[in-house]
Amino acid sequence: MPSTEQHHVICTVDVVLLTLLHGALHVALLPRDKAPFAGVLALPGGYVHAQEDAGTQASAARVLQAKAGLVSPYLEQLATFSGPARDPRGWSVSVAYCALVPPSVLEQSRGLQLLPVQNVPALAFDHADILATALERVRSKSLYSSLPVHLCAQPFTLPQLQSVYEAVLGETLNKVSFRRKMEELGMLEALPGQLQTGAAHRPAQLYRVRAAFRQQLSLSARGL
Amino acid sequence: MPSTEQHHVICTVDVVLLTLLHGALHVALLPRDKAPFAGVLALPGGYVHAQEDAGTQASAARVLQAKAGLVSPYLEQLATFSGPARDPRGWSVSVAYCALVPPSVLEQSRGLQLLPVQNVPALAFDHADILATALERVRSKSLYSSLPVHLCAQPFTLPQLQSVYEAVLGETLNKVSFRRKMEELGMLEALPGQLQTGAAHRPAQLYRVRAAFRQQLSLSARGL
DNA sequence: GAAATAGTGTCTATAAGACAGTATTTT
DNA sequence: AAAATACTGTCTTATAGACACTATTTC
Repeated sequence: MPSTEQHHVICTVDVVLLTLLHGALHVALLPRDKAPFAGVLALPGGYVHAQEDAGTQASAARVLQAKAGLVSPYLEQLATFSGPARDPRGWSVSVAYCALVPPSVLEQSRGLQLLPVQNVPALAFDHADILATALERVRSKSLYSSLPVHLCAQPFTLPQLQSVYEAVLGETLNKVSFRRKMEELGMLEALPGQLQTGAAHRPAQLYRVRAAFRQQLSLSARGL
Repeated sequence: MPSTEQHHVICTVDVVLLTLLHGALHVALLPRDKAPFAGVLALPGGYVHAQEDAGTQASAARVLQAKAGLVSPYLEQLATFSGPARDPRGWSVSVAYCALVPPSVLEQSRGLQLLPVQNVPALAFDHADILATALERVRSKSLYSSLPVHLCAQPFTLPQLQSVYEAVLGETLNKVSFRRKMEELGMLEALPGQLQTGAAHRPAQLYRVRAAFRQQLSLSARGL
């Protein structure tokens, strides 16, 4: 019964790969190299390989490695998009993932186009919907979690981290409250004696994410 | 290429159907009527029907109607579960949905077993994982949204709604704060002159959900 | 020392919770 | 009238934000 035509479904993954450049969120896109939508920009994606993938998360990681040449430490399932019309080849399911990386990780990537999320042209398939869902998720999670730390190359200073939050949320934050919250989240540790020098002002303390929080978010009960 | 064996994936949906009975969350389960896992309790689920379904959300609604004989006003995508081992028939993807209904909706259902979520036996496939994910999602969303109203038959009183929140969250809530929050969410409207009478005490005002919030949650910036 | 930004102390404003009082029903 | 619970007023406590002050660097 699973092999009857009635149940045949195209099964793919797509990855919304986000980073922060010049204070603005950018998404990584690739021009498609074949039909459908040949030449049109699309999210990195591909078929699930039932022979080799341990799950769709593994498919997404494999696709990122194959198409962008990178490994994203943070890769989270976003949502699943489906229907008869989203892919002209037939009824399809795409499990979408969201990856957040600091800009440094993208340096080894090849062929990716990084476009500011406010200014993305028409995309293949329903990738504009997938991108919109990812942005909404990232912004809403940034209101009460440590998610934006994944956009920051380590080590970083608190002012740097605050400006990352501000870029993602699109609003300025209160410095005292921000520092209180970061303290309270308990996921950062100061690197003793390591300061960011070189600027014409008091140097800032450098921090890194504690090991226990590298794979998992820290959530705040009350936001920020 | 999509039809090569390499890409063949079994595509299903499963629904975590939750309701509140005797002050405790219960999940609706069905004994499987054929292999694999014949006779074992499982979430209502089934194949995606590419010929008839407009998307996996429609598949989930169709499965609920077919297997439980009901239409759930609230049906939200939960997450997608996948891998080579979760279904003995082969590499599979299941898009899981979460439905919340008041107990009254389940009266017309046939054959469903409603079990308290703290006391569920071994389930077929990876349905225990799916259920755990659903419970975590429902509890976390209940902290800052109007989600639990879907468990309440309308119209309801504020003390009834508060006890629904308390049952889902597993903690008692401050009455004054709860009422302030419900006021602030702006999703309820009092039914003028309609009070819940019959009890040996002051009757409570009856409320219903405003039309604008029947399909969509109301979110609070600061929780509760 | 001037400029710039880091970091902190403290006051104010807002939101959450505690508590007690009043209101309205049944028995 | 007693009991029970609905509802509300108000005080206290906790949290968030504003603001100003000190600290430390480069030029």
